[in-house]
Amino acid sequence: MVSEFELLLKIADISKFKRMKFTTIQLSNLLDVSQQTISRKLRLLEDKKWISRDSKFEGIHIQITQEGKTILHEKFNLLKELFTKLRYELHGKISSGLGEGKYYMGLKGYQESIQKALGFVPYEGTLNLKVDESLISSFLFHMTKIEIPGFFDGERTYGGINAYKIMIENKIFGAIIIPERTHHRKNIIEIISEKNLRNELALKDDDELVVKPDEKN
Amino acid sequence: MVSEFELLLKIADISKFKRMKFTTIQLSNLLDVSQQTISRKLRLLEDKKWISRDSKFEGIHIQITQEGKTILHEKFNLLKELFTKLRYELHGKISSGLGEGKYYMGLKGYQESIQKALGFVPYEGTLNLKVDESLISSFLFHMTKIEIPGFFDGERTYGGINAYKIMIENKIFGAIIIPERTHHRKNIIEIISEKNLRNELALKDDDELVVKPDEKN
DNA sequence: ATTACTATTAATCGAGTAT
DNA sequence: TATACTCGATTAATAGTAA
Repeated sequence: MVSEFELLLKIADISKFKRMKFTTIQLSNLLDVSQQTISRKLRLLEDKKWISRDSKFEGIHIQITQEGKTILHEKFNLLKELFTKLRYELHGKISSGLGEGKYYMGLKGYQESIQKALGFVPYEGTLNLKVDESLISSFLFHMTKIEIPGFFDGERTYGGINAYKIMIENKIFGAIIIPERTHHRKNIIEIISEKNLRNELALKDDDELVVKPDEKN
Repeated sequence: MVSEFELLLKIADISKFKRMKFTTIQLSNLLDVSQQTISRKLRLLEDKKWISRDSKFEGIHIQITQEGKTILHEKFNLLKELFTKLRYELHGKISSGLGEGKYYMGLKGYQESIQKALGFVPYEGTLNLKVDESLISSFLFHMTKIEIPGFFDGERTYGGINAYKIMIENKIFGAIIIPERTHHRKNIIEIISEKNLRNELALKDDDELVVKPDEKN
């Protein structure tokens, strides 16, 4: 069985949308169906106006119409969306931080507001993940941003943080945190969790890590 | 009739490759076939190992397998190849200009700087090509911009021109020229060549024309 | 060589319905 | 409610050929 879409795609692949001579036998071999089926299906594609067809004794001159091209382009857009736009996983490599995460997560002010917003008291430290910069925005785009307010401790003010709930390695719940006014390199994200992720997952620098959105928790 | 590929694509589109609950009726409405057909096709997809399927009383939990994802990705690669390679050709229709090209290409100043930059003295006239506006930028993006300086003829200044080397109809070398400060409609590009293209290629208005980048010349 | 018609076989669909 | 089985009707595939 060969669907009309697959036949159209095969023709497009070979002809690159240019007018081109085919034989029904040639296409039947490529798609593993009978010559008769190709003959019939080509007439169906013509009926649908996906191709223009000029049947000769020596073969059939075929050109994909604008309409046929649109059909293919629609599927392309769908697949493009699936495979490039919507990144429901973020892959990265463990990287060493400068100890800043440890300092900030140790502050009562952040601990309390994270507990309130995310439901856990963060381990005093962050896991730094080096990722492809271009992937971060599309990954975060589809997620719910949780705003963790800043605070004043009597001496200085600490800025707000945006958090995104994630599941780390399909095991441990946590969050990506992005300070509102970040001074970080953009290809590094910081991850927090209730637990010490380096220990729990036995991670060392340059290890691969996968995180996924987790809106349930 | 709904092909297995289309069903898989629909599931991917909705679930984004996550495990998700579907009902056969829901999918039958979306794809305009019977509930029974969806039920059967889902079992076929499972047989092919494109999905994993957990049939319950309240619905079917479906997840696309790695194999299913690969099937979709193969089609995606094919389509990507088709629709991105196309950028390396620009199709358009011959259109009548206002004679401005003829005037400018007749000027010694431009003739000399074009000779220097592109290696030929342009025929006194331009060929106007009407193209899909959205295609121009991606076509030009991959090409080398050649800057043709403006000049002062003692009376007025003539602005600079950006040029892109092309091969016209696989036969004649030429260039797309875009004035730095253009007043042209954006869906029309101007083409120059050493020869009179209308005569050489026996062109009349609304004839189709194909140009390709030509960085060699 | 082709394409494509005809007749036959095979696959698919979906209404009814059991679970 | 669901899913999915049975089975008659419909549709698609192909072997054999005509053109």
